[in-house]
Amino acid sequence: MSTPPAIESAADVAPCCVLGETIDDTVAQDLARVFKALGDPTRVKLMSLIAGSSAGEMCVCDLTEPVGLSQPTVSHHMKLLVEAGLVEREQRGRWAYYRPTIDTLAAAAKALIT
Amino acid sequence: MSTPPAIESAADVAPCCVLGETIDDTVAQDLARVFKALGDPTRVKLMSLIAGSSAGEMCVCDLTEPVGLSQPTVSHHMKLLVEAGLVEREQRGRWAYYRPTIDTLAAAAKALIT
DNA sequence: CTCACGCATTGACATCTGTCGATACGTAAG
DNA sequence: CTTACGTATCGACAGATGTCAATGCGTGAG
Repeated sequence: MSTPPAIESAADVAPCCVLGETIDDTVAQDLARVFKALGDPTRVKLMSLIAGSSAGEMCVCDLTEPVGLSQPTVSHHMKLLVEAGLVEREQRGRWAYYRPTIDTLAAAAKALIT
Repeated sequence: MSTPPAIESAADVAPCCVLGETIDDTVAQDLARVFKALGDPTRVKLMSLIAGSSAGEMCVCDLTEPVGLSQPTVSHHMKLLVEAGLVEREQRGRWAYYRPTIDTLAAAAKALIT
């Protein structure tokens, strides 16, 4: 490694705050799951469609046509968004409605930029 | 499709706003690139390390040990973060310093939750 | 100039991911 | 009960991704 010039030395002393300390593995994985869920153009479109819908929620049947993909594929993407905590699923009759979980993305972003 | 009961009809009339309209493919790809760059636990750790460093910037030599990966791998991850616009690279002497681009993540998040 | 050092690129490999068709499941309608 | 419909799951497959060892490229030190 051979540390570059200037500032260093703040590694061994362990000061009051945790500056420079590695983030916890579990936390990193959780954050990565949220961002990874939005790391695909299709899922970005799906989130945008749901969040921008007048009713604030949409069913799969209305999502397949805008993204131009098959129903199983859309269902798969929605499952990932649910698992990431970015949307909530509610079964109403024969239809499954998806509604965005507002705070998840903002919280994840804040966790990084502090 | 066979639209579920209740609300619909807002599709053909094309009202004043673009509610329910599909996001542009290029925009979706750009947003996905930013989120995808943070869709890996290692890159989340790297961002956290850099953003949380006391100097506000770090070189590769100080990043390999905290994440426990080889130098080429870390270099590869940093390249992805740069391409996503999440960090900026500056070569100073023999060292390459990386500094977070503050607004990128916040802007991407805002583009979705509106 | 020559050497040592920090970093990036390349090639290779195992794994993960996005997509589809086929099929199974649950619910409302008849 | 039987049928039709919306959705989820399964199996398969091409392509993308994370990782490393080996190597190449600049830059500062001698």
